[in-house]
Amino acid sequence: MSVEEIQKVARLLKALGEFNRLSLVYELCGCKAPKNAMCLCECCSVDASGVSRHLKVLAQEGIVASEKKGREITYSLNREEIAEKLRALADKIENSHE
Amino acid sequence: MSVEEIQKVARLLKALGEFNRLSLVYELCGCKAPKNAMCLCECCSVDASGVSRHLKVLAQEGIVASEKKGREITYSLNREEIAEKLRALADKIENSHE
DNA sequence: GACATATTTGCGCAAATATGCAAATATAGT
DNA sequence: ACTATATTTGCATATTTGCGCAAATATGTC
Repeated sequence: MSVEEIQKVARLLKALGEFNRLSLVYELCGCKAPKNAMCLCECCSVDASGVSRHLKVLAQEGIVASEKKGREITYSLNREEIAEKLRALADKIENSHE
Repeated sequence: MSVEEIQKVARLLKALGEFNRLSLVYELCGCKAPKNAMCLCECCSVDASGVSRHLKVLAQEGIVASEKKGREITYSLNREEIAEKLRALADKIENSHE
């Protein structure tokens, strides 16, 4: 496993491993329709600027997708991609002992 | 999902989401026999005290198990537990939209 | 007991991070 | 053009975190 690959996985896990960000992910998790930041702000103990920054981190790691709709931006989870990456890690951890 | 549950998952992901700690996990991943900290030190760009601290974090989150053997302590991955938690998260992310 | 090896811990430091507030920006509606 | 709403960004700050070094601790060997 290359350093770059490890760094990539570490960045994903770090992005998910912060309480307020993970709260945002769980919030998005439960809803079918995308939500905007104001709405997400309520599930999370930070103000709008904080939510904006957290969503930026999540977007950079490909955890959420954003779509601009007029003056608001709606966010949704990239469910399959994240699930796949987490399962790949789970498989590696469980099955890599030769 | 309760705050405590989210915090618990966040702590697990945070523990895994640091480059040197994840490197240790991958190193342990590939070997069947448990390794001690001195040995693990080589795969990781930190000194023994750093490895000790990282292993402590991993142990606190139940990621590694330790066994004291004389003056050395050997570490091994709790493979099934971690894999199960990661898959549970993957399932939730993938399937929780009602 | 003296010494070597393995690990932990205290300390200080530098970098990263999360946060709130206020200002800036963008855009919709009037 | 003015106003309201949504989001981002700059700044300051407080906290956390990772790190190395040296000292302390634990244990095996002679």
